[in-house]
Amino acid sequence: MAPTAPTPHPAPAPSAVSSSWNDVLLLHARVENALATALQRRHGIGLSEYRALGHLATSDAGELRMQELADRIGLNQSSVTRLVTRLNTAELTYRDLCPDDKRGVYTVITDAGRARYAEANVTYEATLRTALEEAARVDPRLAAALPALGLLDR
Amino acid sequence: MAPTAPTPHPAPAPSAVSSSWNDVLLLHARVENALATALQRRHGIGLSEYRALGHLATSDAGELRMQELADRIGLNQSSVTRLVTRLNTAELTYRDLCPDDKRGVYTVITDAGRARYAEANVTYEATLRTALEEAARVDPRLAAALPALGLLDR
DNA sequence: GGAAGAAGCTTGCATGTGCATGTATGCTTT
DNA sequence: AAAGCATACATGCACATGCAAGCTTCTTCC
Repeated sequence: MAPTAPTPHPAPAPSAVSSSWNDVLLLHARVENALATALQRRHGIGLSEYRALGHLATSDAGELRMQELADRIGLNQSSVTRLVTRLNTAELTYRDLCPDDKRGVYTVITDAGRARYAEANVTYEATLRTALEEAARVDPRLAAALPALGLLDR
Repeated sequence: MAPTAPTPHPAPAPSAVSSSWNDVLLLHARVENALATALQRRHGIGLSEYRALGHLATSDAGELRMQELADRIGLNQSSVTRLVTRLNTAELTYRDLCPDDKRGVYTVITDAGRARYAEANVTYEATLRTALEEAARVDPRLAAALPALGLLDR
C-alpha cells in the first residue's frame, strides 16, 4: 500500500487540546455553513453582509467607521471596503464622510438595510439555535459548555 | 448626519444567542488567525494543510480518501483536490490509486510529511493553548466553558 | 509654519474556496 | 449483457479575503 519504508515515526497522537479543538472547528464549519446557506437563499445576503448590517443596526446613529466595522467582524480593513461596496450597491448602506476627520468614512445603514437585517435576523436566530441544540444533543460536552457561554438562553 | 428620515425602526436588539455567538465568532477568527500566521511563518504551511497532514498522520496506513479528508476537515471535495495537489507539490503526500475501486484515490502521507507535521504540531499546540488561555483570562464565560469541552486539559 | 511621520481608507494582485459541470468507474435492474 | 443511474474525483469559473503599496489627511516635532 505505502511504498515508503514501514513508517519510522510512531504516529504523533494529537493531544487533548488539539483533538478537542478539531471538534470545535468542525462544529464551527457546519454551523457557519448552515447560516450562510440559509441567509443567501432566503435573503440574498452573505454572512459578512449580515454581520455588518447587525453591527450597524445596533449602533448609535446606525453608522460606523470602516476600521471599527473591521474590528467587530474580524475582517481585514480592505475586505470591509469591498464588503461595504457590496452593501452600497444593494442600497442597504451608503458612505458618509466624517465631518471632523476628512480621512474617515462612515458607513450608514439605510431603512432598507434595517428592514433586511430584521428579516434576516429571524432566519439567523432560528438556524443558529437549531444547529446548536442539535449539536448539543449529539455531544454531551457541548451540552455542558454552551449554557456557560450564554448561548442557549431564551 | 443621516439624511434618511429619523429611523422608524427601533434598532432590533440582537438576542442573547446572537450576541454571545458574535463573541464566539470573534474569538474563533482571532485564534484561527494566530494559528494560520504561526504555521505559515514558522513552517511554510497553511491551516488546511496542517489539518490534512494531521488526519493523515494519525490514520491507519497514513492514507485517506479524498471525500474522507473533506469530511474531516469540513471542506468541499473540490477544495480538497487542490489542497492535496499543493501537498503533493511540497512532497508531503502523494496520490495512490485505490486497487479495488478505480474511482477512488488515496492520499498518502510521506515521511517528510510526517516530519513536517510533527514540527508544526508543536507550534500549533503551543499557539492554540496560549490563545485559549489568554481568551479565558479576559472572558469569564470562556473560563467556565473551555474545560467542559476538554480544551484546556494537559 | 514647514517637514516628516502616522492614520485611515482604497486598489492591485495572488490565493483559497464553493458551486456547477465533466469524466470515468462502479452498481443495479431487466 | 446492456442501459441507466450513482459514486468519486477533477476542472472551469466566480468571488471573498489578505497582504502590500498608494493616496489623502491629520499630527507632531523642530
